[in-house]
Amino acid sequence: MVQKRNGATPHATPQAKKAKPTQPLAASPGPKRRGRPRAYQPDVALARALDVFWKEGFAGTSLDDLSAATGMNRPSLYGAFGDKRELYIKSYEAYRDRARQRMGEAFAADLPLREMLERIYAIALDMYLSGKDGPRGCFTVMTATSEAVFDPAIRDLVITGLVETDRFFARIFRRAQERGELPASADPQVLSHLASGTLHTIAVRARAQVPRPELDAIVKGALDLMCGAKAQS
Amino acid sequence: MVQKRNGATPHATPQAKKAKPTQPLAASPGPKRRGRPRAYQPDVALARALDVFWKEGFAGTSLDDLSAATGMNRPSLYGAFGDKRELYIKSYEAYRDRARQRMGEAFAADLPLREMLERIYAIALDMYLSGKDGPRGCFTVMTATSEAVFDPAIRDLVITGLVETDRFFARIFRRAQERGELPASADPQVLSHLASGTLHTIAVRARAQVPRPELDAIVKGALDLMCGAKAQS
DNA sequence: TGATTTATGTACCGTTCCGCATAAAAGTGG
DNA sequence: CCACTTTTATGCGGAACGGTACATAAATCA
Repeated sequence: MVQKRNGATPHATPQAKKAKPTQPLAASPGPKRRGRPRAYQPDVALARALDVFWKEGFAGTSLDDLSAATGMNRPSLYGAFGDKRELYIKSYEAYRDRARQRMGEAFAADLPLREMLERIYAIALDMYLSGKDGPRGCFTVMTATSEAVFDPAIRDLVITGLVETDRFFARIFRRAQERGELPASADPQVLSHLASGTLHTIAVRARAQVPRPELDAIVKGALDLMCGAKAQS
Repeated sequence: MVQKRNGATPHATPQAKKAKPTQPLAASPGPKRRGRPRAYQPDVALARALDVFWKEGFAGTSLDDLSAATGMNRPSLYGAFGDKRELYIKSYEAYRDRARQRMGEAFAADLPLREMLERIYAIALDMYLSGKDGPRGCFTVMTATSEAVFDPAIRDLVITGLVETDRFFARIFRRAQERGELPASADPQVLSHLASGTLHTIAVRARAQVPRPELDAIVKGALDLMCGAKAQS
């Protein structure tokens, strides 16, 4: 019951054979690859795989599911991404990349604290509630509550994601504090944990299909606390 | 990939045949049941099953796992609790019962707000971090992030659990407010969501094996915010 | 004692699972 | 046109899965 998980995979990574013969960057269309061309685009296939994992979880997803979603058959999947676990890890990294990028854009917009946080939670809820068949929640939270217990590598990824989010919020609060938008007595770290916790609770509730207005209300209440409840009402 | 889940089970519940012939209450040793006596105690077997589900999740738990954990073989399991899904539901209810009881005891102690909350989070962390092989987090959060998406009945259970916790915290804050421990401007509902959110975030982090001191620090920061940061430092 | 009732233990069913072996296909390079 | 390389396609193999049939065991009732 425990040893069925492969914490450290004995899998001889299938891409390791070709050292670096072609394509140092992704999707360079020019230089004429040698053999039969791929029938898929690695990045879109990975996005499809992420969709399935995100919805069904690792244990709930079969290779046939992934095969159907990506349009690739199992050997191609294996050749492109390695085994199921490696594909899951790559999917998670793709998820984090996407989230990081969207949150980075919001941060760069450099708005006043309250608007900034409103935008961030709007983006988060947008991700959590998206998916053509029902809301999916937060992939980091899902991974934490499932595979993170057994697999040290995945656990490290999850922790990295969690602290990255904490630090992101802390930076926002620190910046706001420097601008005088927050009292000097406020603790950016405590506020960042509150902000992350709000993210987690709406992710969990979204997954249980709590309707969006309720989630918005939770966010609004948290924002009132974080921003000092002044103005806006 | 979707229809493999059984939202409404066509399972003809195996206990339905005996209307209510014996044992209206649990474990009444006296009244002489008819056939071969059970080799297990239903409540302890259920607790063992909960342990496995809690750690491994629904999809990650096999009937062999459950059989090994409970000491019952599959037919006995089936006869006692129904199929895997029904056993999961019964396990979840057992979990909620246990949590409700422990939290109820804390509530009855009727302490000042801060001590009350400290005790509640101590109980929660105690549950989240328990388990002989690693922390397990919150079973409600785990169920929300996995089975709640597919199975309406399980989803309803999860939502019931979530709002029950929200209301529990709201009652605590309302009581504190009536006693003057909180300013009249405080919103018990907003605070209750913050309290639940803190529960969720430490559950997620516990599952990722964040060490207890960090979790304690997060709780302390949240308590400072909830209780107005006065005193205690 | 023998019939009946209930639970257990074994072993199996059909399905699904993951991974891979092997052959066909589709390109490039000579 | 023929090697060579890389990907796709088919499908197999062994294991694990959830669930159940069937025979056995252990108790009560008559």
